[in-house]
Amino acid sequence: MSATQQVTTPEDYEVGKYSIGEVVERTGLTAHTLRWYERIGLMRHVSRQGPRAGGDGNGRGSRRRYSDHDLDWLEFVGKMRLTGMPVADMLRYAEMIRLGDETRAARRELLEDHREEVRNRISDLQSCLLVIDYKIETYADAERSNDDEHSQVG
Amino acid sequence: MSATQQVTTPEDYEVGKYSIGEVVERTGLTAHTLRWYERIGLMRHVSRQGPRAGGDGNGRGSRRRYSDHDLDWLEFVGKMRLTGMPVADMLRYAEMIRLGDETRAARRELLEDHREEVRNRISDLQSCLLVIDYKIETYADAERSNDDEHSQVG
DNA sequence: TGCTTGCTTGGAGTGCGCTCCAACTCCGTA
DNA sequence: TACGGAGTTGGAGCGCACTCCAAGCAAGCA
Repeated sequence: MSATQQVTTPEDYEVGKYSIGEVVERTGLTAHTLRWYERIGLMRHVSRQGPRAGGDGNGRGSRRRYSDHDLDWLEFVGKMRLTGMPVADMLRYAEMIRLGDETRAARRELLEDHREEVRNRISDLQSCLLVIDYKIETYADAERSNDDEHSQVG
Repeated sequence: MSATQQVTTPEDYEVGKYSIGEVVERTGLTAHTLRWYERIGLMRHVSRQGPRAGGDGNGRGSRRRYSDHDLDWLEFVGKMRLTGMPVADMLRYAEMIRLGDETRAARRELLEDHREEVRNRISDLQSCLLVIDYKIETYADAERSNDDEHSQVG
């Protein structure tokens, strides 16, 4: 994919600045998780630098170097995961990006579907919040008037 | 909340009206899940009715009869689970109810803590929503001007 | 030279919340 | 009396998203 480079390259290839440990610090993910993301294909072509770096620097056992680009992607992945997007869907999304422009519409659709889910989730949470509020109010009332509340288990 | 009893008993014991199948229909839970909830202690003393119903109707192999009270509890559990309260916490809560009035304050605290988490969750989701919106907008822009977007995987 | 630290790998293990299985028992209808 | 359907049990299995393990390597330092 590219020749032995220490520094810069054709723009779509960038030897990263960050070791896995630094990425752990910046993202809050564990090194395990970072490697796992790579294994499953959620994050490909993390550049390498190290002892077996013959040819393209991607030999077995060589060390990962994450680029700013990689960090951006991880941040995006993090947001999506935080909103409950399944890893499988992220994978589909990542795959589509790799396939290029033809998948644009599908990617957008995936995001729009997900947005809808997030919106629904928010409104679910808000309605549950009302129930919790009510319940807490019940406890507060009972504390004021040493009375009994309705709930019980059995 | 519910006092609609067909067959009445000493007040804290009520033979339910609903078979497990009916509860499945009403709650959307599976029979597996209902039995599992009972096994783990999230729901105790579901009354029984059946062949081996000697004495208290709770012999092995006899059939469950859920009361309106049980349905109320399941509904509450459902709300809490929907907001992401771990089953373990629900279990603690259920256990505290069993222990009676002395646990009131602790129960209230548990709910208040959970409320806080739900609120945080909602605001997380809302901020992620902005990111998703932005991303979708990027796709929409690109569609308009056939340009390239910043994101890629590797 | 030995020791520590940080990293590498493939594969196995974990925790959660169910979900299913095998083998059985009743009940109602024909 | 036979049969289908709904229910019972303890325990095993599953899918997800990690999380950890064992064994090894390379660099830096005393």
